[in-house]
Amino acid sequence: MTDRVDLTEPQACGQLSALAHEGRLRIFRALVAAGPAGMPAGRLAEQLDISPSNLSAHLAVLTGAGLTQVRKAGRQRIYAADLVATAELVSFLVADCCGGDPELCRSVTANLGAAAIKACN
Amino acid sequence: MTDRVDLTEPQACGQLSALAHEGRLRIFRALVAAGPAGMPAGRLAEQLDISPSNLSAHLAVLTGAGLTQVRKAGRQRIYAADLVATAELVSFLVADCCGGDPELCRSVTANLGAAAIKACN
DNA sequence: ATTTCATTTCAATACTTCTTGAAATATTGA
DNA sequence: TCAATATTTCAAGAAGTATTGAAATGAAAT
Repeated sequence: MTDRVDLTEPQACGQLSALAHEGRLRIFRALVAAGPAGMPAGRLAEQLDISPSNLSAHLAVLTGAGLTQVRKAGRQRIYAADLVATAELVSFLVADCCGGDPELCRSVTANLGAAAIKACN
Repeated sequence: MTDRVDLTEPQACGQLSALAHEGRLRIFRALVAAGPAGMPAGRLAEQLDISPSNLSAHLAVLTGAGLTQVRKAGRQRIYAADLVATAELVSFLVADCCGGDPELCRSVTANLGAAAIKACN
């Protein structure tokens, strides 16, 4: 486990680009739903009706951006969403919000908190 | 104020595409930092060293995606980040995480909460 | 060893999106 | 009305990204 450091702008942009594609967005969300156990590439291809070669390219983009991780199990490769990286991306997006004014900023905290709660229902 | 509804996949994808560009990402974050008061286009162009026509195109993309809002003040147009929309996008990204298992899901909630706090320092 | 299975790699075409500068619009001030 | 300011619109070349199918890799089963 390598030490995590704040995202750079190009890194954050790469992650957003990776998600900015309907196919990859579906892939990522399917992996988020699958949780830490992840899913093998083949099952993703089947479930989302994406050709294996196309899926492979998309998974390479997501993984290269640091949003997903792979592990091998026999002849399959199991992909999982990196939720810590995801939270860091969110943090990057709203960094320094409201110029740091805690009063104005409160609503952002509240909204993000609500988003987190809502996500887990 | 129109009622908000959950994002559709193409809408979320449009918002991510809007952010998936270094120039627009800088613009968006500058607006997040500016808070609800927002900033006139001209000042953004100056501060970020982007040509007016290019900036205008980028702001149109962000606004079209629903991530920023405009209002007119004299001959300037003042843009502001839509932080509620931003929180909804985050919520969409991690929806149904861990298949809804509250135990696994706890870490996501914790990470997002931490991201929100960190953003406001 | 050979076959089968899961996945990736490659190369080419097709498709989108960026950027630029000039011209247009709209608002204010003289 | 005329000039100045703030911003947007437009068109076109330049650059980047997606998709496809065939071939290659690597691991397991026979």
